Amino acid sequence: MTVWSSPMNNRDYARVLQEIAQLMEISGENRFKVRAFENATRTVETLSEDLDQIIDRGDLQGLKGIGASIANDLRQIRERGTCDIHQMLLERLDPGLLDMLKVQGLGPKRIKLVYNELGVSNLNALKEAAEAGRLRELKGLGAKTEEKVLAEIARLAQGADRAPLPQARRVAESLRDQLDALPQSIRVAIAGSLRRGRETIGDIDLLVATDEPGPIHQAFVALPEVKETLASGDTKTSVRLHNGIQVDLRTVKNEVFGSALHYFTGSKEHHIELRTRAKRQGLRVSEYGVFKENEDTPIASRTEEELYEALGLSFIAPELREGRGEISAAEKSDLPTLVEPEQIRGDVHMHTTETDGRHSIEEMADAAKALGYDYIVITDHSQAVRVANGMTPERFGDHIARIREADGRIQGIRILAGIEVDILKDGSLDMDHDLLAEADWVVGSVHSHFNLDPDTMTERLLTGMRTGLLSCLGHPTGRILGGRNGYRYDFDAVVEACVELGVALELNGSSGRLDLNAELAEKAHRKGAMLVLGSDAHSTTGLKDLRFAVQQARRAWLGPDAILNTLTVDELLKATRPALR
DNA sequence: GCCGTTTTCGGCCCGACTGTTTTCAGTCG
Repeated sequence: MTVWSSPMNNRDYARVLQEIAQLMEISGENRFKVRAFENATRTVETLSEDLDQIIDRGDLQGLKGIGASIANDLRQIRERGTCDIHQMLLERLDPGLLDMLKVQGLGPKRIKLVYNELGVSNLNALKEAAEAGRLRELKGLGAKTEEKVLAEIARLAQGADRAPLPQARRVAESLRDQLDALPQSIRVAIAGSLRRGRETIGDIDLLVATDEPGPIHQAFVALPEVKETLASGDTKTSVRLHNGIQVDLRTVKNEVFGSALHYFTGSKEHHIELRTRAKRQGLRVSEYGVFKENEDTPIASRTEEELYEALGLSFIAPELREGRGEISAAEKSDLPTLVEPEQIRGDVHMHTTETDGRHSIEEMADAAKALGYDYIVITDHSQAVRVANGMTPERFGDHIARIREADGRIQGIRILAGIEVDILKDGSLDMDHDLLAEADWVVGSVHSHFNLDPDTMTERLLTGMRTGLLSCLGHPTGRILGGRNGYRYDFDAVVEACVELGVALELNGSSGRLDLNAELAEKAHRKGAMLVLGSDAHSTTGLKDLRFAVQQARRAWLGPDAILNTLTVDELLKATRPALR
């Protein structure tokens, strides 16, 4: 079974379930029933295994939030791409209503109202109704709502959606530092999905501990990045930046910083599960702490560690807080020990001025030393990548010599000679095999002919790997965050070949990629494959992108043993390419 | 619709902010 070429992939199943939840909500269905479909959506979305395989095994009802009824729906969806309840809702309601849910400030109740009263069933009709001043005729809506709705529709038309994690991270760090510099702020933290390391970010969440919230909120809305204020109260302010990203600021007393950070980090699913569990134990959890029933003084609030302890749980890292079984694992002290940034000894993927990088071997080595690494691998492009000034065999031979020379000259870090070699359309490698054998580390990547049919693409990758010369597959799916989808091939077959041939899979941390993503990394690990982190840096600052790869590895529940970069240089060189040893 | 170390029935997280209201519903995270 394949990931990319399956007629129904997990995302398709999740989309149908989500549409059911949304249409049910608009139709005024029982909210807990709606939540059941939302829960099932999340479960399917974050599976690291193909749902098709689970259906084949008859294990559907073993999944969290999926009972007999939704299991039946899923089997129908597999057969027909839809199911009875989905069909029925679509017949009764207009699918254009789903777009209207994207308008902030407009929820299911108001959508139902404008649908029933004005016959408005899509964004265009909504816009016309707002412009004509007809929304204010409805109970509970007024002129201000009309104004907001129109502004939201205009924003949606610009296509502003979720931002890639690395981009949002940089924006958030700048805002954090500015808030941190205010005299009234005691400490500042980035929370939300950024802290959990989700690969794309809907908005930025910032938390400030302070005894004087007023000046903090005033200074926040006056920051140069801020375009408009969406809402502002005593403890919470929301703004939109000029770049379109929404930022929520919450201020709290320092005494409750831990519980507030926990609350503001999410996810929603983690909170619901945690709070439901607490309630059964006679406890209440909010952003102000853990409370015993009917008491106002928290038994834990200062730190997240205290909060989990008070609930009888071992500490759960932010990257795991997705409601994917982390709470029951924490109950049994059964959580994995996750890989830590400090355990990373080296970086195996970077470019220099020899091809399309901005800095020299020496400059990259110095920057890597400053990051505390023991080793780096220089991996410039092969000639097929013309736009990147890829190397001919002659140039690569010279480059190896220069890298060896630099390695001998520069103290305090090992510099290994490598290459990012193209896996060409027919699966052959874009470099002399003798030179590839001479290199210490070879990243094999696809940079052309992305649209081959899945079988051909699979065979292409397998052919490249069977040379025995590849250390790892670089950015294995080729997806660009918010851009193109990955190329389509039989992921399972390739992972199995990786295990058999001793080829690692890269977790590429560069800004636009995060490839493999957490789900596929987890899947590859479960199938026994080795994983290796690469920054794919094209400059000294790009080296820092490796942290994003670490974070995705943590989201995949991976420990140091699963990651080759935690090995010493000698161990690393023995880990792959068994045929050459 | 799902679920169970009190339950196979009766529950299902918790609080802040807005707009349109005279005490609160709707939305959001």
